[in-house]
Amino acid sequence: MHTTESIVHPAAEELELGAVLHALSDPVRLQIVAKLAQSDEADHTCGSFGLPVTKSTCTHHFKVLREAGVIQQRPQGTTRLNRLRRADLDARFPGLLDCVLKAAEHADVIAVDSEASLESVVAAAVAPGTADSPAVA
Amino acid sequence: MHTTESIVHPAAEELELGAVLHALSDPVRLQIVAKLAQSDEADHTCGSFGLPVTKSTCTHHFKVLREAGVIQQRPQGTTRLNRLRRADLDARFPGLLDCVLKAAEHADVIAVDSEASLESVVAAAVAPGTADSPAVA
DNA sequence: CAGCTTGTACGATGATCGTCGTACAAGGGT
DNA sequence: ACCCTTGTACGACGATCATCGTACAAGCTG
Repeated sequence: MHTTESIVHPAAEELELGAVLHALSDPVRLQIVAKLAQSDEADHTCGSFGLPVTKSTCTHHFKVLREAGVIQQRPQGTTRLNRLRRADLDARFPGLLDCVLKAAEHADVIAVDSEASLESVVAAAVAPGTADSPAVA
Repeated sequence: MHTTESIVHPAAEELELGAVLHALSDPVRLQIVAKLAQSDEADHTCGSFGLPVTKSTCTHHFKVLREAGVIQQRPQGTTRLNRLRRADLDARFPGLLDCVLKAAEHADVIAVDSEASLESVVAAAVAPGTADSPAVA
């Protein structure tokens, strides 16, 4: 893409609690983080989440997560590989990520998530070639 | 006050993660929660925090915390006694409150807090009888 | 009772947020 | 070379938010 340098990430010691909590308080972003945490180590492209929003909104949410220091983005080809900054988060806010994730599992995030990805799979099967559209459209 | 019944509180099982995270993502509210957690068991009136905002804003923040299920409010005389719903929070989101509070200590909340209360003390000493005014006014 | 204190209710206002559409850039296929 | 896929940038729109001022209610206390 056309960002002159690499992508801006906050330093590990500069992570702000308020920003992280705010980033995690949105259902879509929580969904992203949950999925990212499910299979750690592996890299996920932005499009590999079955998010019920458009590309623009997707970019926005990933930006919020990145600028809060929750995720790390690394460009590769036309895509961006996303990874959870688990070590940095654990160092600065010990235990926070884990209990938020555990709380998210107990609650609704995973349910919504599996629903969404199921729907997106169906949609892809019905209309192959439609890469966009907010899950149900 | 003129609320017909007692004050509305969400049930312990109905606490929503998003709402709690959002409630905790504001610096003023985090300050409230931090102070409330410092001396648990004791009740704090809304005015006993050295908050850098007006009464109206104060009411608003306490309402947000209450409706998110973070605090419990009990009317007594002309005031309201606030208490942290630690048990309910711990039951629904185990560990969350503790690590947020610990992270808040490490960060800035306590510093801002002591500063603010210091200022309010000075202000009170200089102009006794001025109960309102956002810390510096 | 009159006044003071504590907090609520009800706008109003400016800022931020989540969402979208359109246009565009960059890289990988054929 | 051409398109297609992936993602960004920018502008717009409605909703929510944090803040405030003013007015008022409820309970103490002189």
